[in-house]
Amino acid sequence: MVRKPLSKAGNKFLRKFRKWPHSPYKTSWHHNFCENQAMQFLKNSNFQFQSFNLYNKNNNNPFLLSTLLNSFKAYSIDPTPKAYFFLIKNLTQNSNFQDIFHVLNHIEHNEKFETPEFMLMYLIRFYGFADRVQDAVDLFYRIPRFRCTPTVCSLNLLISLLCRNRECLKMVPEILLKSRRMNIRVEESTFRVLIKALCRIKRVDYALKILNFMIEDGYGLDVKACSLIVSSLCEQIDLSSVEALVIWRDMRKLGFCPDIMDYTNMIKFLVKQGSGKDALNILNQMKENGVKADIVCYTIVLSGIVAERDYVKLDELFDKMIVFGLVPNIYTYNVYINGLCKQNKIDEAREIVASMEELGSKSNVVTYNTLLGAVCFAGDLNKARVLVKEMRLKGIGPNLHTYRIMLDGFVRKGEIGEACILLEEMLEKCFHPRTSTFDDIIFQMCQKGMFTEALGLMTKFVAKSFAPGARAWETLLLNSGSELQYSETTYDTLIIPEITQLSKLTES
DNA sequence: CTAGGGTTAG
Repeated sequence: MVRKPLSKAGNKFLRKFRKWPHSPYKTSWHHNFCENQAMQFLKNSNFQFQSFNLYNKNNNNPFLLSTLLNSFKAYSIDPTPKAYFFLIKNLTQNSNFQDIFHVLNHIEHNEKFETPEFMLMYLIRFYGFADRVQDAVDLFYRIPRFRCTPTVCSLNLLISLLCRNRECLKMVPEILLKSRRMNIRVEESTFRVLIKALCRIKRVDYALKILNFMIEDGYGLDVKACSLIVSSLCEQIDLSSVEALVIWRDMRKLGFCPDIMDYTNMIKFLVKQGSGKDALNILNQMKENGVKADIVCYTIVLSGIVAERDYVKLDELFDKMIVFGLVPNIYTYNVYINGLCKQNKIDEAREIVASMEELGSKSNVVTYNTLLGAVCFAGDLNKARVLVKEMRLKGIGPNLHTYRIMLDGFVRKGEIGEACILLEEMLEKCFHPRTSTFDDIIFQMCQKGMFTEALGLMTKFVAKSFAPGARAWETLLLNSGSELQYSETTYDTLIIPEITQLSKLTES
């Protein structure tokens, strides 16, 4: 059989008989190879650039840009977006705004590739964090000029950057309008970004409005946005528990099914506002809706009930919780112990400590601070001393609160000697007493004729940048009349740090 | 896959 020459069969696409054979330079592996080589070259010269800080202004391009162009030219391929991204990342690391500007212009006017959106987003984010919000906004509007179709990703990014600052937030409406003209489809995520920002600047009312707009626009209820709103409740300063409950009820009416975290956040807010009863209601609501309350929820509600001093309900709920099979942990016990201490049932509280430790929950510094607070309040310093010894035996280190509680206990009873020993210890640990306590100590010392000691104490504390209150200064001044020999020199050392602090304030 | 979230403070 005579084989027809393939060339005449006309399969021009087989390499052997192609009219114009593939240039070996046009295959993709070769292109990749060249790109890698060019990139390597660029990276090496970047190293040079950084070590010698060369700035070769050929054809008006910054050094790195001209290196990029040259190295790609040397391999006869067009610079890739990847190469530019490498360049941009480098320039942002050195905050080289000038060169970034050049590179962007170059990409816009001299390149033809479609710039990947993530590259521009990287720069928008960079501008945002460098407090160059206007640059970020300008770049956003300029995205299409880089032959890139902006998506909601860029929009969300820009908005979240603007939302970091109250002033910039005002630009958001205009950007939303203009983004429509840029054919960006706003989506749920955009609203969520806005809601988050509004919650952060404590405008839940606006956040709720947006939530409602979303529903009107047919987006359906955004569960995440609801959670966001609930979780931000605790940060709202002037929101009453009544208002929060209305918001909660409205969202539930819209079909919001809270999860355990939403319930916990809501309960936390109510307890913080001092409405333990409402918190308990939410806990019950939770059960009705088939969400199992866990030990954390119970602990918060219990602490709310303690705050309301409803000790009958406290015992009731604690028992109920045990019946439900929940195991109290140290947090729960601390709340319960606090409840007992508030009723001055200190012995009972100590029994609880013993039994909880038998059950494997070790007491901690909070437990002891609670107990110490109670015994100091009752004025039983001996019991306080016993407790401190106990703490040491158990290896529980005192914290700032421990010292403050003890100090207040001693000062209330006029035990200035022991108070001073504590103060010394605090000074070593850089713990500051409450101003009023400190002033009280100075006052009591002066009354007992311990003027010199008081002055010494004051000097030591001021040196550790502690600021005594007006009362301490006043007391010292009033008592200094008979002891003028101290005042000249010692007051200088006392007052000078104060003055330098003041001048620092006026400078800034 | 599950943790997260929680306690005192004159």
